Amino acid sequence: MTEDSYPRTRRFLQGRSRDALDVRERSLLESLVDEVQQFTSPHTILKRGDVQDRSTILIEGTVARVIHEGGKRHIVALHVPGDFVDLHAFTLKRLDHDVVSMGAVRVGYVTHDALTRVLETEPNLSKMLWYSTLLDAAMHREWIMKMEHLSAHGRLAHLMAELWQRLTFVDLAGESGFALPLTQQELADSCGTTSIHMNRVVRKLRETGVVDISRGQVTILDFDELKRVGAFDAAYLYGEGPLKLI
Amino acid sequence: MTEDSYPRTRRFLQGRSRDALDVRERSLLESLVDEVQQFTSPHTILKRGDVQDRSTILIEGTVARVIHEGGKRHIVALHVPGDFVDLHAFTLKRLDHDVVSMGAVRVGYVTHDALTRVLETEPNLSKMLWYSTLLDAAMHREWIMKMEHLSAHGRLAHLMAELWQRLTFVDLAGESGFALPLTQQELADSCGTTSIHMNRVVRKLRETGVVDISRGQVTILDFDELKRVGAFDAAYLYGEGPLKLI
DNA sequence: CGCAAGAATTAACATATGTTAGGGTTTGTG
DNA sequence: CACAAACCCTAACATATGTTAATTCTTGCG
Repeated sequence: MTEDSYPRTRRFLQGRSRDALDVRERSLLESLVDEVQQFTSPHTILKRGDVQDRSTILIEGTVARVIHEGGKRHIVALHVPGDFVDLHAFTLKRLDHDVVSMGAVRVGYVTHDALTRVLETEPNLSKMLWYSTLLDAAMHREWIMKMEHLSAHGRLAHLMAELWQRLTFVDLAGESGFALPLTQQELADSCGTTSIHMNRVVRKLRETGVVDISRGQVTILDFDELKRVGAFDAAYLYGEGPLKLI
Repeated sequence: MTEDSYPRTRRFLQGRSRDALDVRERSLLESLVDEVQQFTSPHTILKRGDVQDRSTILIEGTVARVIHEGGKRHIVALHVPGDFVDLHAFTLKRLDHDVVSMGAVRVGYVTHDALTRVLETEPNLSKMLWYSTLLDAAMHREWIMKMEHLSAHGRLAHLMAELWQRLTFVDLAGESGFALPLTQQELADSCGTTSIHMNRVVRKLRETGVVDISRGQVTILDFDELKRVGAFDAAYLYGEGPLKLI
């Protein structure tokens, strides 16, 4: 597959299941994207309660799924390119959370009518769409585990390890790190803590030579230690073959 | 629908989508259950890493999805009758967590071959199976939010409110409470805290007249207060029509 | 270049929760 | 009924994290 093949959907399930889709299905999926949109400033792409007639695939950038509660913002999932961010709304009808861009993003849209036709005529592609929502659920479970089990220190380490692995799947991780347009406040919202405490944690992980997070750039300093502190085991990400990072 | 109709699967999606399945589809689903099994003592029904050729629907009792990490047991989901507990394994192939019975349970099995045939010939039933896994994911997200946002006090209140609502969906809640075969240790494992602290929290919720949890029986004393303490809003459960408990 | 807004950082103090230790109570079973 | 094994409960102390309040550092923009 060249860099130009399937420019909007080629990262869908990339790194997860090499043979999930054949050429015809890949090409069909690509053709389903009937509009592409760009957002630069932080933007709420979808709002809780919205009833959509199309779903959104992330092409470029980072988006968060956000639940507002008690005047606070809680990030319950982060997405990387290739992820459908609201495929579940196809079946659930309305969203139970907001979808917010973190920095500049580019997204594509697939109508629910098109998805209905897929469900009626493309059992394998249907199964792979289902599969992608189950990967989200597996990540959700891991996040529950980490919230139950880990201190803020471990939660941040786990998050960095997960993002590095997921960006590696889709060929967007660098040699020793990756770009991440999240402020310390947003990292705090992703780890269920405050920005003040997140600042302590970021500093400590930097000082102890585990990972450096600054100015939107994450540098992995000691991946073994990062995995240990974050109790990270990539099995729940269902990567194909032997995982690079294990 | 009489009490005897579809004895193994009639609680599937009950309370969620009244018209999700027509009579033919209901009957087809019922016929897919090719074996029923009972467990009395606490039992690990499915193990992490298992590759199954069938999925499991809970007919009676309570089961937990468990992730073991750092020598501790973390409950990341609880299931009530009508729930498929490992439908995701049909597509993900292997389980990322254990499935454990809490007290006595009865489960039914549906082979993956049968599910593949459903996917090929029954688009609506397929969509409803998908839907049920998306309900799980929505609950996962709510759990992440509650772990990020709430104290142990609020987490327990939220859990009790959620279970009461879900058992109400499937007609298994009593007038003012429900049976729950979980020890304080297991409640602690569901809330990400210790049994010592869970004991403090259980006592406080009892003393303040919110909810009484003792000897496997939960009695709701003040549901408005329970919802407030647990920041509970049932929207994420996608119940049909106006929810009884709201 | 200079300003304003947001972001990062630090300090001091309050509190929820974890840890360790132990005693009491219930429940199932021979 | 007696016993063991869970389970429930409590206390004392240590620590991670929240809260409030400032100060400095970046960054974007006129």
